[in-house]
Amino acid sequence: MADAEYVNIWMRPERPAYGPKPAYSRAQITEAAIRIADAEGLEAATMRRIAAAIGAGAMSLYRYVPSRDNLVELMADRLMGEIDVTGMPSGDWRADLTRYADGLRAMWLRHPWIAAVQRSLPSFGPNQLLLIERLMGVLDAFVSIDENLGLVAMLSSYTEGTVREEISSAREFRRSGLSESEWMARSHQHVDQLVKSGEYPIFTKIVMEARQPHLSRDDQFRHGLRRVLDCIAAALPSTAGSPMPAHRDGRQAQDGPSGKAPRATQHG
Amino acid sequence: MADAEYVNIWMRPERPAYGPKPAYSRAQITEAAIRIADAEGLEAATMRRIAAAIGAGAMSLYRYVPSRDNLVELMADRLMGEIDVTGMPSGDWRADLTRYADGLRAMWLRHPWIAAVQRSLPSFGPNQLLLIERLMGVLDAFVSIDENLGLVAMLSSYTEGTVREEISSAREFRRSGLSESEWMARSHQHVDQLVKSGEYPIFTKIVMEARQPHLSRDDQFRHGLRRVLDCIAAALPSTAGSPMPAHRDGRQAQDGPSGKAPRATQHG
DNA sequence: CTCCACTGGGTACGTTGTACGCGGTCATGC
DNA sequence: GCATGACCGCGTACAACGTACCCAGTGGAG
Repeated sequence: MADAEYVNIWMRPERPAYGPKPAYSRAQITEAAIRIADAEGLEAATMRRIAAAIGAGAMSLYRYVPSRDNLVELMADRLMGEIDVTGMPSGDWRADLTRYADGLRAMWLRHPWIAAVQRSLPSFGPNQLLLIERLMGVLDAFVSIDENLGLVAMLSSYTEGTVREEISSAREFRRSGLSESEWMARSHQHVDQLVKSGEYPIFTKIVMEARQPHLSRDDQFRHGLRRVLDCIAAALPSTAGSPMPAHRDGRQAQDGPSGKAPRATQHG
Repeated sequence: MADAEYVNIWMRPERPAYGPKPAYSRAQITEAAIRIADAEGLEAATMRRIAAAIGAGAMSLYRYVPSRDNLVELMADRLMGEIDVTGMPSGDWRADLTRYADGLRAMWLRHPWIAAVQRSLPSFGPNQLLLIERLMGVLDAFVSIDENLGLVAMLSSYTEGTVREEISSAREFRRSGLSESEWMARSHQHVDQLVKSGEYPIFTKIVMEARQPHLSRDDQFRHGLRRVLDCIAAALPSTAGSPMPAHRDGRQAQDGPSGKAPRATQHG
């Protein structure tokens, strides 16, 4: 019944400030869970595994977190803190948004299990809240709040959609447990069958062209990102000129997508 | 060991063409599972529940499907068949892509559990394959295959990202099990606390402006969609003119997002 | 010092996916 | 026509999961 008191995790205090001092903490538990999920996927981060990782009994975790779902929420918000948005808005909205998109993608690639967590909008964690604050601050001076929400959603959706594809193809390959050559052989067998059927000309075109080198994942992402940013530029008033000309391939932001982002504000 | 023979579900034949005739079918099982997932969520579609729904024993399902994960893949592909892309390309790429986006969104809203399934790129099902074929056929004449992939990915990402938000906010509300007024009260308590802290000016702006009426979800989606389509238009050569002027609010495509899409090609 | 809300954690329960093996069925080889 | 053996549906069984419940111990408030 005390559980129903709070609408979400963030409302529930961690420490009741009475009784003996707890031996662990939410942050510690969250960190251990993330480590396991990074190594073996989200479903490997069971309550027992997490508890064992910090040297606790399984049921002890429930003194800190009401349920596993809530722990996953904690983990997801912790991840949001890894996206470096310090110093935004810097005055160069294009650089800011590029840095955000790169940071978001890099974080997802570091923690691919994030794709499996259903985030729930109304339960904003502190890191997510801070991220939104900084991110939406970038365009706040130029457009209405509704327009800002739409533009930021477009940018985030593009980034997440792209990285979801990267993750799932990597996951599929790993899940099979086959050696790379074995997997390729089996896959080619399927693909060849589809190609030979003649019913899928476009699919065939993709496959055929895939056998000669494509752009790297990074370049593909950057190419699409530039398009999205151009689209955002078109929605901005002319007073919001960026130092960088829209259609030129200017220097990239300082944080490459495969570079490690600094552990940003932790908060939880 | 026979399991490892096939790289994915679609390679594995449904019927071994020997022995007694099966009493059920993959399609029947998939349909039952979808019905349960629609009503109570994906996690409610357990093997036992599905089996009971078609009057079978729990273990009988494994004669048709190697694992639950594979069944979920079947379900996801079945859903792709609900998106009506017949007659594409029609010659009006803007209308085609609008119809696709509306259809995709409508399908997600009808089956919100699709958000929880990790789709795996290399294991294309027949419906997904056909969808890609028709969809990418729309721009195939105008751009390279790589450019086409990028543009279609952008459109799909925008649509999925937007509908994911709609779904998760609805889910969060339902999950709490509280009455609407109760939930609003508790939520306001949290929101007010954040607003009063003064640390989140942009969040405050969103909340304040949200109290006066915003655009409907449908209108928000259409507004953003128009922006994405304009962005696509900019990437197309001038020879790819659409009958509809890009920046005017032309008539919408024939299939509204909340209208029910026709059960399209079933295949599986 | 007494009290009791708190602590960590052991045991246990219901539910899950699914491995295994059973007896029955039917296209095929003789 | 009949034996064969691969298939059928499915009951039983098991390991692993999230977590309800209970316990003895602990340490700040009165």
